[in-house]
Amino acid sequence: MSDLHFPPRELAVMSVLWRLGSATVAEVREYLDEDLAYTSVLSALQILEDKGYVRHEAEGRAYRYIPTVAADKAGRSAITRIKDAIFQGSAERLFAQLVADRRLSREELQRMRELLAERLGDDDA
Amino acid sequence: MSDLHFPPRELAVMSVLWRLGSATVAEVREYLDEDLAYTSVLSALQILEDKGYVRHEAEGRAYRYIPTVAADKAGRSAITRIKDAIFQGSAERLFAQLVADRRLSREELQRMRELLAERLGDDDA
DNA sequence: CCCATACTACGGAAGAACCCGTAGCCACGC
DNA sequence: GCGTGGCTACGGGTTCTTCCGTAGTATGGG
Repeated sequence: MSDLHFPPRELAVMSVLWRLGSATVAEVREYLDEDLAYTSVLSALQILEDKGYVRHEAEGRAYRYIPTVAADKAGRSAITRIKDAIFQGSAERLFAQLVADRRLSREELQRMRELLAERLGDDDA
Repeated sequence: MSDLHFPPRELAVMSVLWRLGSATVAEVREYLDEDLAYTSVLSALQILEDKGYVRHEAEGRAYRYIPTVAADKAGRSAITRIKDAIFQGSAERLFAQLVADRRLSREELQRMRELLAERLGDDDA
């Protein structure tokens, strides 16, 4: 299906848009970790627009950029890619690495357990 | 820490190496989905070697390429990247997308549950 | 000894990604 | 009406990625 692969910088920009819902060039720039020239950020957005991943609307004198791809959809695509390429198709191995992170709180883990329980429950529909 | 980002083609090549443990140029070529010229695959491997992600040993007249980065380590890095950039740091949301895949077998889900149980159990060390 | 075959090294073309300077536009304040 | 500040468009340089042709090297068969 849809391939959705974002090179590093474009991913960083998309990340800001997903976080904020939408943003102007200045806002994206402000939220990026590295600080780039205004025009660098603009270029990235224009390229993303060209690829069809964002669109823009006029807002006063500036443009407001809006993602046209949902984060979840991009996420699904990314997960599939690393599951297949890195973990040889094993969701289980991917999951093992995910929960290996020591910084996960007990609460997060418990919510995952619940999600899993639901998923196991309504499976036989 | 270690950034580990592989562009599409290089990822595909690494994927083969991870799967086979090690491989010659011809073997990598054979296992790749798209069929590329021999020298294209060689280039990819040389670039990966240049970046330090693989090394090679002589094997008869050919070279055998060996990953110097473990799949799990690359996987961890990739997971962190998409968790942060796409799911805004939420392992939970990532997990939700992971298990949303309808093709997951009941067995896989159950093994995940076990993993999670262990992880919740030995947490209070 | 010589040739075919199976490799690697090298180089480079073409496109993508990244980065930014400069020019131009436009609205607002004075 | 004029300048200034904020914004976009445009263009170009550099590096990275992808792809492969050609040349060179070595090995084994005849």
